[in-house]
Amino acid sequence: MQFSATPEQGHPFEQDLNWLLHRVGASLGSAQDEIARRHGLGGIRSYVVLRTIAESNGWVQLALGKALGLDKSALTIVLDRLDEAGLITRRPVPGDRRARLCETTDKGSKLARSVAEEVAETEQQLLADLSPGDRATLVGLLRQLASGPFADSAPISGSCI
Amino acid sequence: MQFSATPEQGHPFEQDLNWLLHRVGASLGSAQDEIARRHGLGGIRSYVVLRTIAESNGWVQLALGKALGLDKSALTIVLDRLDEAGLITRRPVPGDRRARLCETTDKGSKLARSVAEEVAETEQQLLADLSPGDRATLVGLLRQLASGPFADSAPISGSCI
DNA sequence: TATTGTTATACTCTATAACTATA
DNA sequence: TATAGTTATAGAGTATAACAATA
Repeated sequence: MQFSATPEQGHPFEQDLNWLLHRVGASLGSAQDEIARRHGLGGIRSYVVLRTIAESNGWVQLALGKALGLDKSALTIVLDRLDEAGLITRRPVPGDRRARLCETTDKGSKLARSVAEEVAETEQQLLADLSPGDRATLVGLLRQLASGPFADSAPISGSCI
Repeated sequence: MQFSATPEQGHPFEQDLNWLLHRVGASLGSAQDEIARRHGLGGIRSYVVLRTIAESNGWVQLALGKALGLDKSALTIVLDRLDEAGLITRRPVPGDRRARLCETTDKGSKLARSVAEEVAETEQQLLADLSPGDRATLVGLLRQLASGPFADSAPISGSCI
């Protein structure tokens, strides 16, 4: 692994895959976090949860948490807020009264769509330096890795989501 | 942006760049975090700080924080721990007695090297599915993005580091 | 007895600001 | 007055466990 001999210029882990992923991910993530907050959502986590429900209604909490890599108790807090804000509803699942089905309200769907549009724009700005071919290559390679050996060992925690 | 119609299988944001970056980054990050803890370091953040100092000694705290995207008060806490563990030293800079020069001890250098080796192995495991050409392509594209329009807007925060 | 979801807790991280000592 | 670093604080996030309701 190589490092810059002049640490004052550039970042010290420029060749490191993990470092690069975090730099680029954090760039995009913080921009998206700002967008989410501007729209009244708590942050990127609330946005991800809301959008996931909006894109495919009918999530039971435990399944939703598993899909997003979020602990059920952490998810409860996020859902409480979205619920209070009138963006989602939770109703008992017929046939299993322990479970609760999460669905977006009209207001929630609309908000998710607005934020998703702005987020997509931000993504395009980040990718503006790459040719269309390079963009596809990048996404393809990342998808390959995401579904690879580490696919299941990746609870997304902290401010990463 | 596309989403899976069957959310029960796969993750809901499979096509989303930010999502992919976080999934892959978190995979690698959590694996590396575990390695760092196993070696007695507090976590990946302590490791990154220690390794940065080890690779290029003579950092003043403020510059180090800036290079790593860490706030100076957050950095102080990390450095305190590394100092107590005998992994680094901090001595006054001749010519500016406000500043403190951070350097690794022999023990610190050795530890940084050991952990870095294990981390490199983990990285190779993650990349095992890609051909050598694909690996180079991926790193190249990410470097391009990392130095692109978002380069300066990316304070790495939370558990991301 | 196991599962779904909520609540409670202690711990850590974050972000801000006040503070000191130097410049 | 500005800068390097430390300390203090409040707020948020995390992880665990205990808990209630249901299966």
